[in-house]
Amino acid sequence: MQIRLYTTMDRDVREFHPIDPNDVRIYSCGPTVYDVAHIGNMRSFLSMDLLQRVLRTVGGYKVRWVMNITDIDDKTIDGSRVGSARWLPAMGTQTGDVRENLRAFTTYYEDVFRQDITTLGIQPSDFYAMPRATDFIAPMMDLIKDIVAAGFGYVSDGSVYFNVNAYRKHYTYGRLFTIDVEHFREGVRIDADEYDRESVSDFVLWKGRKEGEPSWDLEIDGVPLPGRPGWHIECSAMSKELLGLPFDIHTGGVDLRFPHHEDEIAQCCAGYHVQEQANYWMHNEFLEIEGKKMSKSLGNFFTLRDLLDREYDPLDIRFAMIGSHYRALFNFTIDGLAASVKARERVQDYIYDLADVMAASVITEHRPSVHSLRTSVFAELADDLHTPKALAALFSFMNDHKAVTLSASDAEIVLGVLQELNNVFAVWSFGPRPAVVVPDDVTTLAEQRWAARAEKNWAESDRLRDAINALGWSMMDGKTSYTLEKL
RNA sequence: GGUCCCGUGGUAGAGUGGCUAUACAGAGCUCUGCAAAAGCUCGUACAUCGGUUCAAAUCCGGUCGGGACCUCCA
Repeated sequence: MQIRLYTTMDRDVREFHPIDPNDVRIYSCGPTVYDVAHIGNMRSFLSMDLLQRVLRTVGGYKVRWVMNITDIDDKTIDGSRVGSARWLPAMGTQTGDVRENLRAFTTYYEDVFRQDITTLGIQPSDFYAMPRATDFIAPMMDLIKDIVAAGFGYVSDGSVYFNVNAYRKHYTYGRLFTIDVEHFREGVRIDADEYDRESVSDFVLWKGRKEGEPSWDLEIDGVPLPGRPGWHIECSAMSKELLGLPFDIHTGGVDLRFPHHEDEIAQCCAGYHVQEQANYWMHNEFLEIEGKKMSKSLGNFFTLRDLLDREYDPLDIRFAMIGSHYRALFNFTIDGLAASVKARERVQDYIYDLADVMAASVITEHRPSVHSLRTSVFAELADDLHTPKALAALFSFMNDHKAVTLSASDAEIVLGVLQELNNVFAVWSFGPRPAVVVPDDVTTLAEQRWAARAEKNWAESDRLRDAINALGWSMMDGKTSYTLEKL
């Protein structure tokens, strides 16, 4: 099915046409591993997962998905510093080698990150690579040298900067974001470090070494420049190394449009001499909590682990987040999560019911409309990953095609589509209905109640039901048998 | 200061000129000893003011309110 995607480059939805249909290349800006990622980060990664799953399942493409791990920046350096309060015993013992310390610190949080996204149903096997920035220092150095050699970079006080004004004479700077370079607002936070730039619009490619910080030995025109990479350079270099330029889709949070992605493009154009780094640029909106921006000061700052501690099923969190459109602000609320639990469960029950119907349906009439499910739901996913509409289509179908009204073969058809759909949503189970393990005391009470009912002893029957409820179970009477369900 | 986005039913959230979104919650009915589950049915929403139009939640303008970004926050 033809996929349509919104690209920030055009501020519009466009048909997606890959450079090579057998190798759709996606680069996603991943986490900076300085701490446990919060659920806002998680939404971002789930949006990217949704994209690649839709491309595979609905588009029928083969996908090469790269997500970087940023393991060198101010925060990771600070956290790994000798004597850092953020150093945990699980990270091992600090050594005199600051680069080793950095690696131990970031490896710890990288592992946490991998566990978290796996918990949320993102499959590690779907990644082609998750490169760490510090493993690609050499290509970054080469790119920086090429940018300087091309006349778009300069050395100043031990650091290397990108010359935006020189770049703007040959290229457009501000393709993803309308930038008024001439009038950067006074008073907004400017790079905290006191580096010497020629112009406030310039950005750093390579930061000169500071005492006690990890560094690598760059040399330009015979001048040694020990230091470490700037923020933007890693994505330019790694995307080129692992995917080649241009590739198909670049993704990240809305906040990365500028400056990060804009600068990535500038670096690629200036140093690799390409016209485009990527053909489509997709940015997911932020998440807020109970209608407020998530922040530590408001006390509404959650990690995935915080929610799991409250005994929420990670698949419900996945379903809630994936069920909203990635380009709309997502209001994460506890009530909303509870609604998601119910909605997901309803589909799950439908799936179990279909399996039952397949085994024992007495209906023989074929309903041609069962074939509409795949078309209607997939069409919505193909339209810029419109999961809210896809789910609406699914529920509408379920309302019109109750499991008990289907023939065995129709149930099989529907079940097949749902299974395929689950390649995108990945929140439902297609195995047998899980057996309910009922504690003995509950079973005993249930048997007693069933006997009381047979004798039409309603008072005793109601008393026993209350007793069962008190143990956290609910008893439902059928015609010939009863079922027990945990409350 | 600049650039841009958004205000829809109890809640979340689609819809960009005329046709039931959908989900959760809620109400009624059927079924049931009573329930539960299930099935059926239901709500008549679109910040506000004005304009365009046969027709506006949808287009245009004003007002009010909220939000994002503007050099390392996904």
